Amino acid sequence: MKRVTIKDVAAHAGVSYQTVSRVINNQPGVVESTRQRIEQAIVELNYRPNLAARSLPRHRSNIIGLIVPYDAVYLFRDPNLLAQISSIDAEANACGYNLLLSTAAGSDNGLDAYKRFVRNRVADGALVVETAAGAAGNQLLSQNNYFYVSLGYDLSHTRKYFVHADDRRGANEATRHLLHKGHRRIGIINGPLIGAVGATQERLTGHLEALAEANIVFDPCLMVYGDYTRPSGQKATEKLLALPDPPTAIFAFNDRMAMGAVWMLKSAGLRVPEDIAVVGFDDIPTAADFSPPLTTVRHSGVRVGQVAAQMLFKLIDGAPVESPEVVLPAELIVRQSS
Amino acid sequence: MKRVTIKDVAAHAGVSYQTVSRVINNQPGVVESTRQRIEQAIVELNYRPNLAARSLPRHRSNIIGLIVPYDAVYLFRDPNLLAQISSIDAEANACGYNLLLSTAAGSDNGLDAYKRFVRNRVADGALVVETAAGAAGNQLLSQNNYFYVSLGYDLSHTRKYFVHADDRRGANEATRHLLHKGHRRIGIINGPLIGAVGATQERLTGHLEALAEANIVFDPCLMVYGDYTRPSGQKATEKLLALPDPPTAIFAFNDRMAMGAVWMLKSAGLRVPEDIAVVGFDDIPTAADFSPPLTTVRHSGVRVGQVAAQMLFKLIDGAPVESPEVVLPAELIVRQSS
DNA sequence: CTGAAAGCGCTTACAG
DNA sequence: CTGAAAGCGCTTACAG
Repeated sequence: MKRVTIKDVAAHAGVSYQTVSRVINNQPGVVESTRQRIEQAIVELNYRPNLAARSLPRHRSNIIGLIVPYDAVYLFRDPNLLAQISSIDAEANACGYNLLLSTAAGSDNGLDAYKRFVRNRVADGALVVETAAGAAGNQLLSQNNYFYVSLGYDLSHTRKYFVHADDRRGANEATRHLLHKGHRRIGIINGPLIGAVGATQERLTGHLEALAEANIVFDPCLMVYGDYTRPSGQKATEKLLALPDPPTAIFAFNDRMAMGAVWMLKSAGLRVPEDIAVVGFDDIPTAADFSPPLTTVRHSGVRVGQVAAQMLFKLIDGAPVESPEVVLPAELIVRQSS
Repeated sequence: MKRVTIKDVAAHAGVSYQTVSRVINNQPGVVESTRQRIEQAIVELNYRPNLAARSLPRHRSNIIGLIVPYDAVYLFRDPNLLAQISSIDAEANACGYNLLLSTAAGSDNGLDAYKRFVRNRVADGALVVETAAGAAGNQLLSQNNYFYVSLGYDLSHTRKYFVHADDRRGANEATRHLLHKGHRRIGIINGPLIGAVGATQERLTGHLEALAEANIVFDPCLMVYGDYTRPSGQKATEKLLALPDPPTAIFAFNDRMAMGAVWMLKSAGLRVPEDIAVVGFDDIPTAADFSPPLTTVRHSGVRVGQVAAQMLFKLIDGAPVESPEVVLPAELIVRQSS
């Protein structure tokens, strides 16, 4: 299994290997006929550049890390995160980067994803999914002189680079919409209490601000917790319905829990939105086709991934980054569930 | 941002850099006192080996590819795949490998995941999620002299390395169980028709074989299709119930669709298993807690990932691999839904 | 426009 | 037990 190198290509094309290097790197100053001969030799020999060999003199591997500080089995809980990962992968490919996946698989400690990443010097930088493990993790990245951009909020107050949707504003608008419809008791289905992330904190803040603006005192009994899954939304709704003074509207902090809420309400014989309104968050693809079509807050995980990746590539290139924190729009989409 | 290299460590410890190399690689023949001085220097300087520099003389990058020939947003459809990925990641880490993720994000062509992977020479081998794109993809891998192990079936008949559960036997047992309970009309909720994978084909084969053994003619009307999601299981069940002669049992080819089936049956006023039995496949964590607890077929995605990863590492090391195809057990778990 | 030289940060025999 | 040499497959100035 012989390796074909730049020198084999050069010999085959009858040029020096430096000229081959120029062609591979699309550098000017190679006469067209020579370039074509070399390109043909590359195809004929099925030559593929050795990334390690390129990395060494370049001080650049064109590999970026994707740090997910939890076990991969939990990825499916969050379609929005999957959208981010997908767009990161697409963006990386379009810009000539490879993606190194670093999760905390097999460990219950999110910090392990970071430790594994820094163990070897291999990537030019990292995109990190912001979690509670982020504080220590980001410190590790900084100590090892990595560029990194977080998908999420500045939970660890490192004042580095962050990209996220405007969760606060989105939740604020959703709540104002419900208030406008006359609702005064709004049940909240929050994300998990443990391992709370910036997004849900901000959504709650946006909700509370809207209540305060309307001079409504927040009733803590109206807030229950799910784990982003549909069944958890059902259970949470069960709790809200069991309240002495149940809410007339439910605002779930993601769409899947909102869908679970609708199912539970239906099976309790309640009509949505006539008897009780439901609003979700995320605008996942199935939200519009749901019965009833779900009122929700649209924001783009795809865009977050793109912007974060572009930011990281700029940092690696030493190009200027306008703002260290990018807040992407979130927009209320009113449908029939409210 | 200065890079600290093996030479810096050597200077700091007062030895030649070759000796540092020996310590990093845990080679014998370094006196204990020297080793300790070097290890301390490594810590003090926060030295991290440069993977590209190691790869070059070793002809080994300690990076393996994980080729997922579709968009990452679809990953969440399959918890079992996530379990595989998680265990691959854990195994890779335990064995000193890094994971390079290659998906077809941003493209509707699964082959792109392979093309991206082979574009540069960077990994020592690959683990590939077997799909319909596999035939051309595997050819690409072979042409480029990569070792690879498929998670799934030999759909492209390349007679290479494959690891999967015994889907046929699992489905066979599940069907025999239902037949034993007296069911003669068994509805099948299959995976998607388009992009069918070996696993569901094999499950169907196992089912058909069990029917044949019992001299029951398969009624094609009894087979409907879902997309592995819970809602799709509900819709599929609706179709089965609308049949002139509806089934007395439903066998869904994964648990989430089986759960959707149970919900639909309940909301149609039917009791499970008294009026109609339901059997799933996979034994996902929530299957046991479901109401009623779900009869299903247990197999281990974690084990598939582990075995496939170990197999790849052996191939890379040039170690002998006992069998090119490993079939892992699938076991019927009888609970209350049947 | 093309080639010869030096070097990236390591590892691997080979001396001593 | 430790050091000096050569080389992995490229890139990047520097000559010509």
